[in-house]
Amino acid sequence: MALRYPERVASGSNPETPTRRPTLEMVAKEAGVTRSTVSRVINAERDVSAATVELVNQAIERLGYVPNRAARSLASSRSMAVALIVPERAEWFLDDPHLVALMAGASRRLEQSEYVLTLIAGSPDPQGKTMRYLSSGAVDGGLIASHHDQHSYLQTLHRSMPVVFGGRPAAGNEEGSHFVDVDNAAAARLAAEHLLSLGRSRIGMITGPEDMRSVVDRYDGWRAAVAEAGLPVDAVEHADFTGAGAVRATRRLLERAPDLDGLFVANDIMANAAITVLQQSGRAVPADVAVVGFDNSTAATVGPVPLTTIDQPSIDMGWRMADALLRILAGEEVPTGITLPTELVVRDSA
Amino acid sequence: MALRYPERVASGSNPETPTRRPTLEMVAKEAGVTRSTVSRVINAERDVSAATVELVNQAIERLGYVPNRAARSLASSRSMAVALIVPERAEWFLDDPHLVALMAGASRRLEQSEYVLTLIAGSPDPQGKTMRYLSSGAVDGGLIASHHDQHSYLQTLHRSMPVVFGGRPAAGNEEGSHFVDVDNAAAARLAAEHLLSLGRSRIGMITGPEDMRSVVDRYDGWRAAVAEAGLPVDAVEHADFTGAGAVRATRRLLERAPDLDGLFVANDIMANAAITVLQQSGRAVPADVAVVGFDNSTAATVGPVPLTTIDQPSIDMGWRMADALLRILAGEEVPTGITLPTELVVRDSA
DNA sequence: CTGAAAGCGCTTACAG
DNA sequence: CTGAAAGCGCTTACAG
Repeated sequence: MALRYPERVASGSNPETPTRRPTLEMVAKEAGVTRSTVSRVINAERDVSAATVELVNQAIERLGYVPNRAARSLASSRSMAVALIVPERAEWFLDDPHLVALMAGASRRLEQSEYVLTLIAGSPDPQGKTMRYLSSGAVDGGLIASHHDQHSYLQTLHRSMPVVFGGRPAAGNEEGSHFVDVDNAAAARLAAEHLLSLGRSRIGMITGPEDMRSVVDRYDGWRAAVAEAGLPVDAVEHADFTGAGAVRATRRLLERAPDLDGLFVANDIMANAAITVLQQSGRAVPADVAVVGFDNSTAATVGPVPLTTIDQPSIDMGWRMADALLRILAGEEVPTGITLPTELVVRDSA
Repeated sequence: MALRYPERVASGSNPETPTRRPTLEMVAKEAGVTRSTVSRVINAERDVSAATVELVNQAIERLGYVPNRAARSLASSRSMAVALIVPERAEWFLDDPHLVALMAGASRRLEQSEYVLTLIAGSPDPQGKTMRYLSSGAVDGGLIASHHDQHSYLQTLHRSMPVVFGGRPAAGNEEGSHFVDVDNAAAARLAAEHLLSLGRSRIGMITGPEDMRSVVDRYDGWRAAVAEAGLPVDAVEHADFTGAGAVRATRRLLERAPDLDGLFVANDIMANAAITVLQQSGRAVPADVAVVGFDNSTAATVGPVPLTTIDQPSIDMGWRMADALLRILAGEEVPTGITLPTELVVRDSA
């Protein structure tokens, strides 16, 4: 048998004496108590005398003991891990700072807990590895980011374990699902009204994939505000939240609505791309076309024109998602939906 | 006792009959064989008759059996998980597409394996949760991204489990450490030589944190090329790989070297920020100052000027890191260092 | 090719 | 406040 790493020889030590991780048993012996007692100390249960706690802790220290996660998990049927599920191909991250921010926020919250984060990226095959993993008891709960409506199988997940969605789940599957979201419709209305207040009268929108709830909500909010102002709402193009997609969408839009003077774009990355296309077509931003983005991500300040955009507290959303999940796992009552505020951040583009 | 989730009542089923995950035992009974045999089938060992395999697989199917990870891990002393360790505060991700790309690449490689990815972000306290986690047997190996030299404790990690670094580890600790890297010095030389070939004669550099090996290598490469051309190498400022930091660094640089006509910046994000500052100071890019970035990340095409930059195959690096680790875990011999090629991508900024 | 048995390292009622 | 014992759900030599 090939030597397995955990039993590997520590460098410099006797090759005949493989290092072995200390166990509960060894700590118990060292401290002169039973395994039960050591276990209680480790799990910070009360009802252990201060003297014993001290004794055990010293033994733990002396041996450099760290509890074995697998054994703990097996005995307690809790894994102390949660999954961050991103049902997109992993490269998607590169084009979506919002997703990265969700992850960063969740990670930050989890750091302060005993739980660890398992990253599940890639478009999941409902029958495949991902779903099997999630059913294997490997995680105690899930955080789901950027789900599309067709990923409805993800929504059955909350029957087997607690789950918190980033963004409201698709309509019709909402019972029992927890989520953290912003009011996308209201935020989009804010953006549209800002463009209207600037006197713009031919206002377009570049939106995202139609199967995402947040996308639909942003469109609805934009549309309502523009329609209420008595203006046409036909200057709309769909894109995929990437810069490349937005370049194409903006070109299509300009062909159909060359008189465009205001534009709301569903995220900052796409807004930057749109501005570049507008400039290439000889239009100045914001003089000829005023542009409002969405996210207030790092992209908002590194593009061709500093973006006026909707600030979405993405990091905080991730933090709240993890926080809600931890509370649920701790048995607390948690409100089903948490809606975080957005605000308009005015820079140069509108 | 509060009802635990895994034992929760399936919606619609009899409240008196909590659903319980099927076990190996149950599959064995269902198939009319022993646990040993089922285990062999699951682990795809040979030496099981085709008929038995069929029988067992049907039972697994019928019961919807998924092996319990914790039990498996405990019995086999392998967790089938690897850690991606990012020794930075989690928000760092937001400013570093390279890091995100490493993660995406690693995630993609791991998807095709039986292993899962645990994300460990946050500046690690050597005594703290992270190191305890890594010693708990919870992961079989580690991928370490963006390590600074002072994180030398991470380098002791490879004594207890296989580890692959993204970027060469600090000098003096290299024995036995696997890594995937690009030749940063050669790449930086490429950038400097491009600026020289453009006839630039006052070439500066904005570099990153001095405690990172890749940063030092990039500086060395730039310096060597510029010095060989007989030009001064004093126009250098350090920054922190963020846009905000680069803004300050560029301002400092312009005060000291107002005659700057060429600039090499250690990543694209900072290059975009530098260009903005240059433009604000009345300098045209590339006419007055030619700028070369590093990474060829998504930032390269969304900034104020499309960047001429060094293409670093970040996604591929992540993929290779994971691939190397998987091979090591499979017992294969893997070269200690893997160096990936870079190339100059010429756009508008230089 | 398959089975019986021990064991992985913990937690958890149950006693006392 | 502490111990003895069973059990969590697998894998792994060892026999045959």
